[in-house]
Amino acid sequence: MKGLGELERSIMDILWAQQAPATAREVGKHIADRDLAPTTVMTVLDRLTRKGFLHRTRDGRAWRYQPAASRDAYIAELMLEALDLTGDRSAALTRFAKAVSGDEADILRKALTELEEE
Amino acid sequence: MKGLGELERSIMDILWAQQAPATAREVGKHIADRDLAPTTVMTVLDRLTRKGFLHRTRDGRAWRYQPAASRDAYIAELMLEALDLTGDRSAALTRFAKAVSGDEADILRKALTELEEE
DNA sequence: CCGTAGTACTACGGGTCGTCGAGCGAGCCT
DNA sequence: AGGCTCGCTCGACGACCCGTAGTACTACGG
Repeated sequence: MKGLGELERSIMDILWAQQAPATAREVGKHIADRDLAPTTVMTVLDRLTRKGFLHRTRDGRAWRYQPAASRDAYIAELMLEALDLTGDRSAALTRFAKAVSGDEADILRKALTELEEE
Repeated sequence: MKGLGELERSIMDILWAQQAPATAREVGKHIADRDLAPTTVMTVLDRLTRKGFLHRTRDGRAWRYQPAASRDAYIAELMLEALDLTGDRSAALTRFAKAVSGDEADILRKALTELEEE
């Protein structure tokens, strides 16, 4: 899949936090603190689209961008990708399970239990 | 932490598969198929050391390299890092749990159960 | 004293990412 | 109609990472 850069991720975060598709200008508003040129935002939006992380639809002259997948799906994908790097998935998974915090272990247990019941 | 490149990972794989610390020459033997210059191997070994993935100790004129951490620990770390990228760890974890295969879910359950018993 | 093994240092070329500028087309105001 | 503004597309540059390797120095074996 490939990881994202720092700015790319910030922008994805904005889109993920948004309920509706946003224009470049709107995205720019949300990172006004970084004082970027408008074209910078557009370029990144464009690259993200090209990489398949965003979909876009026309809205007058402008594009409206929206995430192609949920953040959770993206994160889960990254985690699976990390897991693919090892020869011994079982060992890595065990290690991972033992590395998460107690609360998170509970969350995992719950999800796995639900999975079993279906 | 930072991810590794393709060759860097191959070399880490070799060191991880090794029980004892190895020299650059020995590592080179294990990737003879790639036909790399000896200095290439040394350079990568050097970079990995600088990045903290390897430790090295003298052996005569040569260095002996060994992984600073186990592969499992590395993978688990990568997975946790991915998890850190989200605001909603719980949702991402749930998603992840439901994305792994059945066998892997079993492995996770087992690890989590053991964790509980301790 | 010479060859060889092994090191350190430097470097180049390709790829990605942050960052923009220049230029272009479509409307809108007057 | 003429110009202004908005948003887009394209191309680019500098930094940094990684694969790859050459060169130059050093220390031991014969």
